[in-house]
Amino acid sequence: MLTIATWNVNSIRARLPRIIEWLHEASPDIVLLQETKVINENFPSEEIEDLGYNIAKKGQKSYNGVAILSKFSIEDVVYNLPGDQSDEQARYIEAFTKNVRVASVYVPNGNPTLTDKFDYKLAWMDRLIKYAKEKLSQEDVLVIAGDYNVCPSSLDVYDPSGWVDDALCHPETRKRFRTLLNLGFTDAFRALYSGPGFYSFWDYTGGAWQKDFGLRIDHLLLSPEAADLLNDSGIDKNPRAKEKPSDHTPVWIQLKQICSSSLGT
DNA sequence: ATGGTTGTGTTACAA
Repeated sequence: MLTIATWNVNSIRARLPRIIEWLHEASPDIVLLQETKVINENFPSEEIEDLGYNIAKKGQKSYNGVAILSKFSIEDVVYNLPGDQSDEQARYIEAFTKNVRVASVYVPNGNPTLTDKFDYKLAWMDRLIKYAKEKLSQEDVLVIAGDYNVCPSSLDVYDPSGWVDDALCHPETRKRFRTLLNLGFTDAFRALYSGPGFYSFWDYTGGAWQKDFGLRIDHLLLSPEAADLLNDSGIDKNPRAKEKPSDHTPVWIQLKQICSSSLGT
């Protein structure tokens, strides 16, 4: 079984104790991180490598930043989302590891919706759609996971009417997420668990965690070849309950063994 | 209570 997790850590340096204890406890094979908020030379590589992980990272000062951790060798790294060479924000990294192609994505937040921030979000999602469609034709075991900053439906937010105008719940945002699903991607968690009350993010303000005022905005999207292998998925709420937590908590999947032979053994 | 919290990196901005 191969475990792949995604986690927006909101600064890898501020979160390092939480990350190290979680890697010990959960021992995921592959981890897709977002909001590392650090340039590559200041990334705490040694502490993570000491736990047995290889690292691919795309850093940026203060904002954004994505990374891939893997217990296996990391190959063929892609450091940008194709489609706009003028985009300098570190929101995408992709690599091949343990017979899986994985991408860590940090979709722009997009608030407030009446500004160019929202236009940038929609354009970024359009780029992701175009690229993801091309990748599907390669028929790989492909997992595109991260902080999508998309609450796919009213089931995924504690107060749908209160968030109706927010960039995370906006119809244009949801439309683009649906386009990804309609291309053939599977929202891994939703494939296994229906109904309300499953969240991956709780705002720091207003005691949102204690009241369970959450949103499900961190997702693992699977190509058909990856969906065939899906064994389980879950949201690990433990890290969110600890001291100095990220406002997001890890979401994970388990994939069945990838057989190189169709005969299997 | 016209607010609340966290992180970066200088005191404003992003989430």
